[in-house]
Amino acid sequence: MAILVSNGNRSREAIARAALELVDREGLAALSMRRLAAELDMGTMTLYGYFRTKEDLLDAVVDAAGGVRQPPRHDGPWEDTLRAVARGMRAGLARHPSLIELRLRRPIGGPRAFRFTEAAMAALLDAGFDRAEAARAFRAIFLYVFGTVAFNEGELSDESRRRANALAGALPPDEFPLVSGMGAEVAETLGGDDQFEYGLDVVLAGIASRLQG
Amino acid sequence: MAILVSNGNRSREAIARAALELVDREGLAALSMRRLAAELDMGTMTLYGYFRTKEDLLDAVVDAAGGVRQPPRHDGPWEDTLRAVARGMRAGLARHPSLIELRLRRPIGGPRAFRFTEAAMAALLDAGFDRAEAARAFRAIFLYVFGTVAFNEGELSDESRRRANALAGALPPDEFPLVSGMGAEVAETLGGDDQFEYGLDVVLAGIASRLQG
DNA sequence: ACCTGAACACCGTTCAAGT
DNA sequence: ACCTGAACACCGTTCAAGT
Repeated sequence: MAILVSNGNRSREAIARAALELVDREGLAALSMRRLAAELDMGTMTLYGYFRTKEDLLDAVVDAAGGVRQPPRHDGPWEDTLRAVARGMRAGLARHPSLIELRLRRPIGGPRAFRFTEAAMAALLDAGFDRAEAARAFRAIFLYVFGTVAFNEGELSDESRRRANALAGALPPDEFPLVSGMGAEVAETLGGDDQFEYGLDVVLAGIASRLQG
Repeated sequence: MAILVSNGNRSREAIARAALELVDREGLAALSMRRLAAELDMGTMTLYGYFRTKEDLLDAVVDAAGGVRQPPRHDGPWEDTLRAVARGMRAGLARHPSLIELRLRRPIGGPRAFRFTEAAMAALLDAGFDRAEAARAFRAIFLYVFGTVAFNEGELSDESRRRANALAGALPPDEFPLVSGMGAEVAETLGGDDQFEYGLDVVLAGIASRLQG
């Protein structure tokens, strides 16, 4: 058991998993080479035998987080597939919220990310879009989902409702005649499943409208 | 002149402007309290007379970047106003690309940000949406724009086209029958005005579809 | 009132040395 | 082959002291 642990500790994958766990537990700021090494009971410099730089480690952490999720198979209406793809990407991203910051500077990601793209392409080509537009439509969905996870809260808290209300209420009504009275409505858009589903409906309806237009 | 400079140097606004300039010049990572103080010819600790913490300084930097841009007035078709709002927000964000990272953990921003919201609300209420849906519709646009700026490149480079092509081409065709042959189409979606305008059209068409549905 | 150096508890990484 | 401590050049911030 001691042997298993001390061996199982020492591979790129195992170290990346430990780093991911640390990030989930204490946030991205808590992940330092020194701290991670201490947590794994090794000298700091030992990490550099597995990862050339911290950036290299971060790549591996993002990869480790990509993990397990299966994208949907495409059968049935194309909108259903795209809806499932979008929800699946959101759920996958939401499992490790701190990592969204890391994904900012990693425009594409590993092969696993492409499985969602593949499922979406099957649906969109099936719906009758040409390849250029299928790619653009999927990217629009992708950007909406990533934007949601990056800038919205997963669940709305009473705290954030209160803050949004206070902020809107404090605006001068002559300059902001509409928003200053809409704190409650604005607050409801700052996170949660309902806002996500509303925006997803909008994007999918917009894509659908291009089939008849 | 020397007096003007040494006084003009020393206010929250002036310091925030200098910090913003440093960030634009060398990126967010270059902004440290010590470095900024050196650049302003003051002791590091002098900065703490103006900002309680670095986080406080960063808030002021985001604020300083909000700066000058005027949102559109609403007259004419509501879609035109929303299109102008979206383009205006994108242009404003694109002026200081490094700051998008900072905006992640600042869900709402100062009063200036609300001027875009106000213009959008005027258009959406005029179009016939109720207040709850007007707020949701604007948030969907907002998330699309922020997602675009955060995850897409402003302009597509040949370099990124090459990389996307290589990545897609390297996928096993049996597992990725569609995407592995779509490197060129995927590459075109990774940035640029055309992709932005495509997605914006989609979102606006989706919102419009809810008026008749 | 306004400014600041020294010190503390951290970073990532190079280099040379240990087994 | 694999591991690692010391050292270097950085951080943000507290504290006590300077004018």
